[in-house]
Amino acid sequence: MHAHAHRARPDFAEAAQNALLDGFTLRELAKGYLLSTPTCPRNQVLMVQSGRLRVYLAGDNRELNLSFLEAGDIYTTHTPTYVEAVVPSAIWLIETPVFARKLATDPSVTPVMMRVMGRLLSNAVGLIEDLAFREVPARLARFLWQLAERRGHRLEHGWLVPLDFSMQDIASLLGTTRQSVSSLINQWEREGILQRQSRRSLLVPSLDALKARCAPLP
Amino acid sequence: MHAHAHRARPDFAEAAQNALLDGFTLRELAKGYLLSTPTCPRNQVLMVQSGRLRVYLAGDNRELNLSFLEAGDIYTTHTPTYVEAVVPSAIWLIETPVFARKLATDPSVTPVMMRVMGRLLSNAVGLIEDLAFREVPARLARFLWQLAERRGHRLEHGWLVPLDFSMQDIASLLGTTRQSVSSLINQWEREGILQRQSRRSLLVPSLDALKARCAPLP
DNA sequence: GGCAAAACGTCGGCTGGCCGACGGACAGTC
DNA sequence: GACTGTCCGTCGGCCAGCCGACGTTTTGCC
Repeated sequence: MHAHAHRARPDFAEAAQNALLDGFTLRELAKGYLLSTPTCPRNQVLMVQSGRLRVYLAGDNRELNLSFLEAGDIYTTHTPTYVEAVVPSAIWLIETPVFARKLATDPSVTPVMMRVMGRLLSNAVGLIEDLAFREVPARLARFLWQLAERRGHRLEHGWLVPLDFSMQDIASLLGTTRQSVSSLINQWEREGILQRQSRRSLLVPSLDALKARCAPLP
Repeated sequence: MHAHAHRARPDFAEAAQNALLDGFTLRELAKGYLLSTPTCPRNQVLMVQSGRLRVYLAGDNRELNLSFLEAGDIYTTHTPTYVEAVVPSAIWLIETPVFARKLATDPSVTPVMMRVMGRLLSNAVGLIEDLAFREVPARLARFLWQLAERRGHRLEHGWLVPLDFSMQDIASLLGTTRQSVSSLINQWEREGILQRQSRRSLLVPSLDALKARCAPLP
């Protein structure tokens, strides 16, 4: 649910059709560049061209990742979050007031924007459900399961799931700690639910085993 | 931040101007009526005319209130939540597809809708921050403080804050339990931070005392 | 008024998971 | 190769706050 807020390529395609990007300017961001913070009031709408952005909240000595944006993803800083480039990235950018004029004159842009915001909302609600109702193991299981569904490749002995997040990344995405994630994954490996291939990929023999651990607290 | 997602009267006024409500139908809801659930896919947009609706998530034997909607508030069921009338209510209702046509033909509606969704998002993000970063006492202090700011009346000896929520309501709004809320409020009363007037209102001598307890963990 | 139902107050046990700490395993870099 | 920084695995102590339980107060309703 969180984790790259979902393949937005359909929007991308549609956007191109509608010449949505008229008025946007292309910007290159260096690794580590902080595009936006909760306090800076410059609202903007952006679409990722390449690279990877991290959207997160920061609290006292703790961070919570809301999502990672990748090529094709659209985001708006309407909401008080940090947005940071975790690798060198290129994005299309527009200031909200300008975009608002665009919306007013060209109604065809509206549905795209509504879908984007709707998705952000669903994401946020999903995260709230996780934090409020689910234990850490269930959150992790759900995360891995969704990752497998979305990015995994079918193999003879199970699903090969690319995992280009560090344990710390995952922990911040789930609102828990590096240690808890690490312990759980290793425990599950001992139980045969998953196997480590390299450090950057997993092999999951059966998705059902994961799915079974997504329940709130049966 | 949560708690009646804030006075939406400006929107209401503007809405009236734009004859926004064309196409909406008025509906009366009995107390306890469940208007929407996460599974039912009928998206709709609504504006509360009178009464009170509760927007909440439900997990295994536990509920989390996202907000209470009152007269003038606008909401959209784009997001997978339950919406229930807690008292007899009257609302203006429209199906999303119909509303979408409206948006397409009348661009002046767009900014209103964007503001509504933006507010929902801010709400959600605020709740996430609460759940992830703040202890229960800080959440409660923040809740009461905001309530006082918004609804309190200045008196000689402090602020009189109407409190038309049960402890259970508040607990669900903050993602904690009835017992924790009860204990905290009574403890604070002993410490002189607040006084019980009736069961339905508080007297807060100094808002600063509350504000001091909103910090994450200093 | 009287009764049932709902809401509130308080206590103690129990536990998920945070936190600090420390050592090992991988990269890059010179 | 040696050197350094980042990441990963694991352990134990500790505590916020959930949960069940039970008595008391308030409210609503006939």
